[in-house]
Amino acid sequence: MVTIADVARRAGVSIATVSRVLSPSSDPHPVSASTAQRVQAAALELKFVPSAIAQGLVVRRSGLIGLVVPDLSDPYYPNIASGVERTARNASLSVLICNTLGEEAHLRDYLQLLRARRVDAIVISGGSALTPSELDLVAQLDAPVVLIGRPNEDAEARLAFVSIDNVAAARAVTQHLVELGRKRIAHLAGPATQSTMQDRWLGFAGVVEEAGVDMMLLETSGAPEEGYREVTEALSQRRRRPDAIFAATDRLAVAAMAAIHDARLRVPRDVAVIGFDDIPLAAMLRPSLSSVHQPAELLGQKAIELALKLAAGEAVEPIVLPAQPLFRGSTQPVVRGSTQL
Amino acid sequence: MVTIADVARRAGVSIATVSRVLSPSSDPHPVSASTAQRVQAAALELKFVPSAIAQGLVVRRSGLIGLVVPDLSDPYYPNIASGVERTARNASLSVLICNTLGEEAHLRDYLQLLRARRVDAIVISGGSALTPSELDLVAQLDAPVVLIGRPNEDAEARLAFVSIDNVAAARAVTQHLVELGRKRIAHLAGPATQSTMQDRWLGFAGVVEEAGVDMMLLETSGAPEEGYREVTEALSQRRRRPDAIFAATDRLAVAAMAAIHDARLRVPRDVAVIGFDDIPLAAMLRPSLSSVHQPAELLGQKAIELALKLAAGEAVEPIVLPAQPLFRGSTQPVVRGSTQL
DNA sequence: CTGAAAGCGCTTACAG
DNA sequence: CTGAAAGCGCTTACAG
Repeated sequence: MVTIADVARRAGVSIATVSRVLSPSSDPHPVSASTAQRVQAAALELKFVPSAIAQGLVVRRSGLIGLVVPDLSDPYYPNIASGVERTARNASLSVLICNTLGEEAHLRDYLQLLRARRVDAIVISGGSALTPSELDLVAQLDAPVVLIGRPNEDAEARLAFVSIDNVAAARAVTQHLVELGRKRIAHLAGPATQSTMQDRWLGFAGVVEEAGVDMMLLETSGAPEEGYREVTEALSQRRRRPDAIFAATDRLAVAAMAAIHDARLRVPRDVAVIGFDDIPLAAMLRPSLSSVHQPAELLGQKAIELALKLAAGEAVEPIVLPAQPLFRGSTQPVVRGSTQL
Repeated sequence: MVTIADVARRAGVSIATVSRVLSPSSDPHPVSASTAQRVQAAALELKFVPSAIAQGLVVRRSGLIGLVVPDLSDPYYPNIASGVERTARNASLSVLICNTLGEEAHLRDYLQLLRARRVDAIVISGGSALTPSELDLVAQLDAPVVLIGRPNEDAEARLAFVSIDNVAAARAVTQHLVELGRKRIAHLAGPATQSTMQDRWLGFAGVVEEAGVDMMLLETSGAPEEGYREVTEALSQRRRRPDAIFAATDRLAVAAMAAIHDARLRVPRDVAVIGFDDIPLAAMLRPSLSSVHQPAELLGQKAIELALKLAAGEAVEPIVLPAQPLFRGSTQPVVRGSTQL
């Protein structure tokens, strides 16, 4: 591998000069134009690119961001990762991916690894899914940390986070179901350990109560198969069958639609369905799936912005972004003679 | 930040000893048990974790893998990323994520960045989508490179890759459609610039020709909206309407199902549909979507394994894995009186 | 404008 | 078994 010394020799200058030309600091050191040119030429000929490792050692910044995700294969996270990645790149930072699979042991290992790599900041998506003991681990980090998703309980006060307003969004979609004239609305919930899921439930319950319509709570761990079972079960109770379902995630909503279909019922005629997340395929389903659009890219972007502020020693406030309800075919008003998308 | 010198002082030993205890090399240097214990204790008290940056500089390995993906939000890639990540972690490697969005300029920037970081190897998923000039960039890398997806043309001979057998899988699913008695089968193709997509077309065309059934080729860039338009158009031609569609990806298959639905036709009765990739939601769609299961995690794993061999100076052969057709509701034989899932 | 030199935090022959 | 010292490839005061 070619080093700065090779370039210096070739250009007939010191390595200090090569460094000044090729890696100008924020307060650039003057170099004569002709020297600079010779250095550039030499670097090009030798295809020299300075070692980020050596640079990192002396400037004491790795230029690395650690991105912790619970599960890359969950369609919700890649969009966040994408926003994080894009924003990080614009700030000349690289993203190290850490897939924890929801395991505390993995999280622990990864945090250790990120410490070893001296990452400039850590972004944890799925922040609302962290258990108290996981939050402890996170709070003890010396690197700046930003969560995506509001953490549970008192950790909220200590940790920086960006989140959407889950309560407000849940209220909006539930209101929509009420306005559709639905009389018995079920919430197909995700894991209650997550503040995100709690908030969706809270928004739902509030509106349902105010409107005085019947409600059902179908609890799941978030797995589609479980959602399918719960909905199937609920639909089998003839007398107390829900006529609308607000699913806490689009994956659960898709499972709900499958269960409804298999029960020989129709969406939205017999049961209206609305999800949450607006996964890419939502609009292509039939009926197209009503959902709440999460500004996933923006969440990722804001997370990095907060992280950079923290790294710069600034104080930050949590950021709460609005989420956009999107009403599609699965909650279309049923009009006699009309067709459903 | 606490350094090795702090630990050495605390434990009353030299930094060399600390290093030997905390970061034993493959050929471990002997250290007395009591000394080792003192060092461990000191490290624990000080919460010392050795700098991977400093280590990287001296051992001249970064412990980093660059993972290049065209688009994280495409549901096909996260599973690959997940396999890469898991396998890399087991080999004590960290994964740097590079989202190119299919842009050559981004690829160029990222490859430069990965050189700067002295990554131990580079895995490029979407290898079949690389243009000739992109392949040139890749071929000039000095780091070991493994593509996921067979590269086009002559680059195949020069670059290591892992891939599934697209031709065989496409043959299998097309054969299935023929055996269903379908008489006019359309292929909803992805971008023809990708060898993957070419292979799926090749497998399809071969079987269709042998069977002597009618075929149609619907070309797209891979975007679902385009697939929707193409299928809608094809279905509107009453006389030449396809009664089966083999979509090159599940995203296109979902778009096809939407188009069929909107044309007031039924899947699989009027038009059978089969996709490719077996995205997580495929089994939850109604009808459930027949597809080809890609061993995405395994592809990621094999890619890292190849990369490690290359990094160790070994010669490697391309790996071609079988892909598993999964026949579900969308290609179920239509029997009088039976119901469709 | 240029360079010699110290130093970032480690590993690893080398010597004992 | 232990340590002193060189060196990995850079940046950046410091001196000129």
